[in-house]
Amino acid sequence: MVSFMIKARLREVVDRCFAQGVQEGLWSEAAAGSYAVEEPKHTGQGDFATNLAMVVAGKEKRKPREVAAQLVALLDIHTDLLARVEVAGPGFVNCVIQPAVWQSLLPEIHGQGTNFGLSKRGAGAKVLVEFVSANPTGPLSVGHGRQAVLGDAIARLLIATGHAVTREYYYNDAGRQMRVLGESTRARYLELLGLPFSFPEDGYQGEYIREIAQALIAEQGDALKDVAETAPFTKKAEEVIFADINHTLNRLEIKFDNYYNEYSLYENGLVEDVIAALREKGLVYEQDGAVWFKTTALGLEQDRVIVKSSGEPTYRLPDIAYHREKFRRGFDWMVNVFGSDHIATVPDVLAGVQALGYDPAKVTPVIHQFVTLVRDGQQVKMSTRKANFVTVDELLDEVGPDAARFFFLMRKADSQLEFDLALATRQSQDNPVFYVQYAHARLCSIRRQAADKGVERGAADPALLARLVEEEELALLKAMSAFPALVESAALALEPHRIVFYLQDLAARFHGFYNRHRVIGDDPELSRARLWLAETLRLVFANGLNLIGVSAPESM
RNA sequence: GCCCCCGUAGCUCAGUGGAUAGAGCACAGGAUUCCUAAUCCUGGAGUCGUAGGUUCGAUUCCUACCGGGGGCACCA
Repeated sequence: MVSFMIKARLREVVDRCFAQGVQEGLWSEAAAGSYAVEEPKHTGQGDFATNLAMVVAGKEKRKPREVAAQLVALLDIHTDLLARVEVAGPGFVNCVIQPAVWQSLLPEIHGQGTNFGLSKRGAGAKVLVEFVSANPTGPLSVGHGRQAVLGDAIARLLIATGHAVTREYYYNDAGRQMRVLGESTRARYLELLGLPFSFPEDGYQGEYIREIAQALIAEQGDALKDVAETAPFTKKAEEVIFADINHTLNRLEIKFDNYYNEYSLYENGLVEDVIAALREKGLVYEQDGAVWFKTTALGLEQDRVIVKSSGEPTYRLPDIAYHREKFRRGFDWMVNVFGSDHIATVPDVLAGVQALGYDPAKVTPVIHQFVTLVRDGQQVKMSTRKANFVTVDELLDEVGPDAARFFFLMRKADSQLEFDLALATRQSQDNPVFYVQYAHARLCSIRRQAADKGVERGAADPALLARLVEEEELALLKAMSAFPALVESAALALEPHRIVFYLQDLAARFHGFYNRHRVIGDDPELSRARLWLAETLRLVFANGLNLIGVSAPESM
């Protein structure tokens, strides 16, 4: 784990030593800016290492270890920060930080409380995070679930780093898909009434359509049996399905700030307006009765139809209009989360906004790969049109929101995710979400014990904290100090899985410490020092779990 | 055919232009008079898909190929 604050201090010291070496004629300035201070891979190689000597030696054709020895001499006097400095391997200089420096972080972190890990890095930049965006044609599938959790976690991370975040759900309740939905519902309605019916060829076959039809019968009997248009069926289906989607999102505690209706773009003439604007730039032409967007003029492989010969726009056109609105609404950064099956929509939309004079670099797509569900040793195939897909609701029934969120975030978006239902359901040590939550619960238990026994932390005097000298204790301090930089990098990279890995690592360190050392023991001073450690650790777990939307139970 | 993602331990996956590539699961053995054993400790396990290239140094960057997934609509 990177220890950002301390690392920054060390970096300054190394920079000063480098400059001093230049002044004293030990080496030239050639290596300036091209050396690194980083964390070595293996324990026993210090807290941090620098390759400065190797870089200098490379520039000046000298022996790396010889340069390293000179650097060590310069670093050695900084005893306030460094406990030990040594040459290692091909010419690395390994640095061991003073324990007191690590110990001093404890009251600092604890003092920040729930703010520890937060930053103002985003400087209030307006960020739009668009995710889920499922049209109301059926319940959310497991794939949507991954996206919902991913998008929400990204939003949380961005908020934590000082961005002004809007969570947005873009949907369309008009058009062909919805017509088919209405037709499907009517067919089931007629079927349930025992009347002749014809089910649309590409209709929605899920059982939920029957339930909607059943509800219509319960409300209106057979009053709709001679209604030719699909509107009343579509309306009812949309109502029920949207309520269902929102119910599911509520179970995951995901709330959107805004629902943006694609249809409003038509109502306000914004779709037409995009065509006009593109036409003005000579990027639109007619062919075969359709309207084409000349994307080849913008460096893409082929031109695309934006209005079909039937007069209906393709998805690209309103998407471009929608994104132009995002820009017009003044967002500095637009994050679009969607599944890899929609990957093809990206280049055309970006080309569109660029043609309209906006900077496509402000749009960052986060494309997640598919989820495969493993149940009873078998993969469950998913398809929205078929009846046999697993919904997020069913998943939540089985594993609960904490496990669902944690598991969906255990892989980076780029990787396909195998969701092991058996593992997520298991209430045992192999289940990572329990492992991490248990660490928090255990720390709460220690706190309760301390209260029962009347042991109080007292003041965080350096002399008291100096008792924390065990390897496991210093490792925990280092890991905690790395948290803010981790949150920042996870947020800027839009990669919440880093938080999950961090928490698992921190939990492993804590459980290891717990099994080797007692917090509340015979030595009152040591107990108080360790209570400081435990309480601060609990805070980091709570903050970390909160960032990914997983609960931090006080007991389990 | 073209484009995107992935290929790392038996399985699921992290990670990195540099020093001995990691974790969890699975497997084998061990730990509890004591703060929650939902825990911990020990052990084996790898040509980092293959072949070239760039580099002082590549598992990491580039190219080609192989394998898996997704896309290449006047569907979204």
